[in-house]
Amino acid sequence: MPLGTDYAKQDCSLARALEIVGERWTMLILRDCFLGVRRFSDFQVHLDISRAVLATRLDALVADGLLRRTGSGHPEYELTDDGLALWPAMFALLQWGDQRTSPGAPRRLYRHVECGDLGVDGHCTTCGVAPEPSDIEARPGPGADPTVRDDPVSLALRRPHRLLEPVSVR
Amino acid sequence: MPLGTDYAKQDCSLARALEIVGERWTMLILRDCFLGVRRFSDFQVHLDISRAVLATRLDALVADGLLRRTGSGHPEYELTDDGLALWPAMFALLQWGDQRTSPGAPRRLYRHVECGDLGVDGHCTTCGVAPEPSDIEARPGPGADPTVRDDPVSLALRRPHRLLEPVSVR
DNA sequence: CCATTTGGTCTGATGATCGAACTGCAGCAC
DNA sequence: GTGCTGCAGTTCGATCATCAGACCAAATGG
Repeated sequence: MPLGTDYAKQDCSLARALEIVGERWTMLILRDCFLGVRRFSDFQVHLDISRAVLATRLDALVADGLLRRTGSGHPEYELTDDGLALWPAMFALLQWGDQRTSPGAPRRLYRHVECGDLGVDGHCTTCGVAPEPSDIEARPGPGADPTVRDDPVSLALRRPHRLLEPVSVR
Repeated sequence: MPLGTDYAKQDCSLARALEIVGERWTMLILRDCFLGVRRFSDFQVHLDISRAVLATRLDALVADGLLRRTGSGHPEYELTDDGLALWPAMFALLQWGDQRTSPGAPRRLYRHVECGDLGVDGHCTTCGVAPEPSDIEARPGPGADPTVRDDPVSLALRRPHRLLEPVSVR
């Protein structure tokens, strides 16, 4: 295992988790997957990441079973069940970042479809359940800054849409 | 900002969060803080981390307000409120790692003191609340492997104890 | 079939991490 | 106080990861 991913001598589940999702860019790639990004060039444009690193990370995520490569021609990358299971952790981190850097004005809002908004703990404030990603709609919040990015993927992601639903750029 | 921490052109709370806790070792240092580790050499022995990186990380965590340096002589590092607020995200990641790499046999068990065990969502399975770290007791679980580490900090941490309570090695 | 886009790989430069050696305090025994 | 034993870092050269940009082959569009 290369330098960025090896916590071999730790008997800890957090270390095991970080060996996969603890590398630079990996969490942001997975966030994009939840938001509906699926193709190599869309990740690349949206993340401003070097192609070499993106290719390495996607391969690693497929090898570790978090992503699945689909499509007959140009590949698409799609979350597996193991990848989807990361949602609670990702949402918790996201909320923490929001509260620290943009208190009171979240950059993105998450809503239990046909029901109510999600609270900081990922549960619906109306019905109380913690919805699956596929039952969550994302839309820009009051803290969003539309001037930061203007690539086509960012523009497409600013329209309210369900998580996991492929975003159409072309 | 150095290489490992710069996601400047992302208007996303996850990116903001990862600029702080997304660097190699940082999450493991914070995990140790929750478990009660407080001193430089204890982190170093427990994590097998280079002193240079440990010093850099601790400084960054203090500068970002997640840790506080206390003590008149040899410094101790202690979580601030901002650092404590990371607990739900850390617990969620930990659970994900446990389920993937050690299903059915968690490496560590967490218990709402005087009440019941914590479920995967961090809520007490008996009373239903999501306890503060200071009301949680950690102890080794069936998936723990005591042969992996035998440094004094690991030994001390194998005794059941409350989170945040300073672990006594000396 | 040809042109363009897509999905990569390769390369040299730069930055981060490593282990080991070194320094300068803190706390203790005397 | 003086000396001693750790503790908390800093410094160093070597190694490894990441970067931007050039290159290339396969897939798609016309």
